[in-house]
Amino acid sequence: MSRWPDRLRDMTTSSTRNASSSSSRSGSYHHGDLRKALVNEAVRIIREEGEKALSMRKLALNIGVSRTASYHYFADKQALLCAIAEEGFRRFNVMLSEVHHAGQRPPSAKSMRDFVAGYVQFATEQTEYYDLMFGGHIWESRTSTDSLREESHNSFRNYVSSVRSWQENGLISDKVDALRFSQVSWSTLHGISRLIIDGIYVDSAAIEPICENAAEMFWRELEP
Amino acid sequence: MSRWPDRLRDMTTSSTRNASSSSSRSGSYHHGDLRKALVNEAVRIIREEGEKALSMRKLALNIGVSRTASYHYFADKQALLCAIAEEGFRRFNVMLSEVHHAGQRPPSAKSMRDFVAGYVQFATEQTEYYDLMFGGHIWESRTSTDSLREESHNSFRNYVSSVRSWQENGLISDKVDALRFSQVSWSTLHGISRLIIDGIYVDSAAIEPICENAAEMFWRELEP
DNA sequence: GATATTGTCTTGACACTGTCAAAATGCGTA
DNA sequence: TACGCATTTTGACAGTGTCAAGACAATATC
Repeated sequence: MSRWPDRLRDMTTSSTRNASSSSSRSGSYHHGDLRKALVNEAVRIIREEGEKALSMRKLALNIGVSRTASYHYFADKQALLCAIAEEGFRRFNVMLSEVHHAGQRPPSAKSMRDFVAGYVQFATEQTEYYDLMFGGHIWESRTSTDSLREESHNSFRNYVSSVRSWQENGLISDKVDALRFSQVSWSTLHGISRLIIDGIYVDSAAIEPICENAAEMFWRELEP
Repeated sequence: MSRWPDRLRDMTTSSTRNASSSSSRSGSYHHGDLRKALVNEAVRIIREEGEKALSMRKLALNIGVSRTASYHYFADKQALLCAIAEEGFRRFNVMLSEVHHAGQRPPSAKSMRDFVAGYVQFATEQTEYYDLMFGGHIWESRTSTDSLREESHNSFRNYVSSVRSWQENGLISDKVDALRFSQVSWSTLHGISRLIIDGIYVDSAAIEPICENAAEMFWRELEP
């Protein structure tokens, strides 16, 4: 049924405790953990109603707090979105390292196919996060938090070192420059993901073969 | 200085005649060609101030016409954006066929490198159009015009047939499926473009080698 | 326990946005 | 001249992000 290995499923479930409906501490003036509640509800809105449907006012009102309460935790809407993106990168890194550790040692061709599948699955199933993580809004130089930049650089660094390890194990020709290879292949994954997410590649039956072809084209040389 | 062949430069200059400053027909009530003026000014705003800075009101007021005048030509903001995207695809197709016809016959490896360069150049220099052409907003099923869909399908069809011709000339192995190859390589170009546009790949000196590596990785087999 | 300080949230306000409905204006034609 | 039509305007409504002041609660200090 599903295109994806089961291992990669269900990163969707929220990781928060019972936390903080608007009446949790029964009528207390202060909200239990407003910051977390804001992020959670924002993610929920984006996932279920689309990013466009997220407004600071509706968000606050949904939680049961007044219009501008959020501004005590986030300087502006952008800052909220950055926080979500950061959380996205954290989940993304978790997924990557799971894929990495679940593969056989030494890494095989399957490791790389799993990576492709994992990436595209994350992008297309956790769109709430992926859109923000790689959306342009957040990357205009000074709007993005330092911690966000760091978390994202980690992602890419990890990937480059994966590539190096594939190279050391003879899965990728060691003639190619690891950095360039990483940039180009990452671009491919990002491109596939975006074209699917944005509804340009619509035939969902084609997704799997596209992914397989991508893996094959990049790592063709490994099959003799 | 520039990364790009001169042939590909200067598609930026507007293709409209002297047309229609707000006082062109000296005080006439009707605007000469409001529809065109709207599109032009919208493109200008997006290019110079960013898509976010485009509002229907400011747009109309800039042109010297009142807030809602635009709604006589465009059902809503979305429709305006679709019109721009469509124009973008038209320019894009022109660029593609220029690249195609400028190459040697029969097509060589250089043809393909030119295609990569042309694509990424278009995307990064005519961002006003590219963002709309491949932005998600426009592709949610019923917001996109039929003519837009057609113009865009043309682009892709042309590309697939380029790939086929490269295949016939032995530039690409004829073992690979032309459609899949097109989808994946298009994804790569789109991915590279987006990562540059969105400011994630920031080192502009790296762009050229990235493009070259992309071309090389996809069409590796042609060099013996 | 009373008081001051700080962190948290609310109210009011402003300048914007997209878009609808109805009215006004100009132009070509009968 | 008057009619009809395409074009543009005015008025209005609901919604947005965000700032500045104030109101309230919890905590620290005396």
